[in-house]
Amino acid sequence: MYNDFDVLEFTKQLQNCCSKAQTKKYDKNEIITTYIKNRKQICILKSGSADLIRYDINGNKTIVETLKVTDVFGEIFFPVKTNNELFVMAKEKCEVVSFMYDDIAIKCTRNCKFHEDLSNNLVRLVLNKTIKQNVRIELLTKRTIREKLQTYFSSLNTNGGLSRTFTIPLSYTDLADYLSVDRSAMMRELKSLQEEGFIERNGSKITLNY
Amino acid sequence: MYNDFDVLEFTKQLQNCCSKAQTKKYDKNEIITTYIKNRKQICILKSGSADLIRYDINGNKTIVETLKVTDVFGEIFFPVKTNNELFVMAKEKCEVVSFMYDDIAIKCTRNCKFHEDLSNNLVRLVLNKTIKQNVRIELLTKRTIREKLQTYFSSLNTNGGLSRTFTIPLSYTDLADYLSVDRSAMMRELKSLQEEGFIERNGSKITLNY
DNA sequence: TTAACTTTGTTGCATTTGCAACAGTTTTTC
DNA sequence: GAAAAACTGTTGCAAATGCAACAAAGTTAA
Repeated sequence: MYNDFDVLEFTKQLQNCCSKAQTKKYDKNEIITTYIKNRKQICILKSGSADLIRYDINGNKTIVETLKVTDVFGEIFFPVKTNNELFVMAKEKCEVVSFMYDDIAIKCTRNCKFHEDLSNNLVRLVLNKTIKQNVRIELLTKRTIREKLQTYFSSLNTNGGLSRTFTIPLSYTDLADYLSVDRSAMMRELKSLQEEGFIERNGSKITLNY
Repeated sequence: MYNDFDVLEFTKQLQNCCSKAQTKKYDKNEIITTYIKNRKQICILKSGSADLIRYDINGNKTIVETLKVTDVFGEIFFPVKTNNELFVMAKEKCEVVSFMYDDIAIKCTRNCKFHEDLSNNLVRLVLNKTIKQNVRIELLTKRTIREKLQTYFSSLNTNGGLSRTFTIPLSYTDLADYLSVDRSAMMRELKSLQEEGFIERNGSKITLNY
């Protein structure tokens, strides 16, 4: 990824610029945005955490994305026509910066000294998003619940590889909705992984033994 | 999507510009690129079609992306560290334009009259990519083979909704690898969908009855 | 601080899916 | 144009997954 790119710095640029970026605050469980209006909106999570959630016709819930600080979301990333109810819900108090794509893409009429860089930074922002989506796609193409869990755990265990212990940032109920599998089947699989010695588990704390 | 954005026009811009974009031709079954070198390469398919393929440790093949004319791919869209063998293979004769992200992102030292627009066009290119990825993610989060098939079929049936007949642009073997399910299980499900009258099937021609 | 709600952990059972295998058909290659 | 390779269609069986249900633990709100 582009670790040299500072998203929070970018949000400051946005606010100093002619882009009409707005900052709003949300409480826990508040709906930050629904994806129904075909607006070309781009949002950045400045603080807190949130989920992008979909309910299908059968009532199945899917956590499409888990969003944490510096993550990007918005209707612009989704096709116009969609059959599903998509919305972003705050998991705790959140601060969200939002702006319109067109305000950045279209050449600035004022003599805004930031505007020139914005476009480049926007590319980086969206590139980082595609990378995360590809990680998500890899997870979802795994054929078994076991493989999904292992892939998910590996992606959490990124702290240099020294400590193999980490905390799952989701409830197990939500994790099942994120992996797109049945919760009880997932719990069963967690149990097997424990019994076979692949992992140790203490609440939401996981230690990998491989 | 941004239908007002002409990708092929963009490839011409690239070639007229200082960006050092290259065009290469590939034959059927030739490997266009492997994702192992961490290059910041972006490729655009100018003609032909190709698949982005992954093999996991168990030898399972997954078609991560199906690529057709104007589609974009490249190592830049994937995380640096990856455990998987990822490569793009031509399904027929292909022409591919490729360039380096840095050559576009970094300000042009020559007085290149196209360079200014490139950055904006690059945003659109990558935005279109994220939209396609989200469609893919929606497909993969479907819980059953039946739902995956139905979602896939709907996405093919986009010609205004008048004719409900279309041709699957993949072999059934490849379709299973794209939906990330077992081929024989998928064939069984296709048979059920037929028997229950949801679809009609004639080779790779499908007609929806709903 | 009690009541309501949510999450975790578990199980039995039905259904779905994957695996292995093979025959028939189509496509590719030499 | 014959042989090899790939694809389609199918099946029996085993394994994985989903569903429904419930008790216990934990959390939230009045």
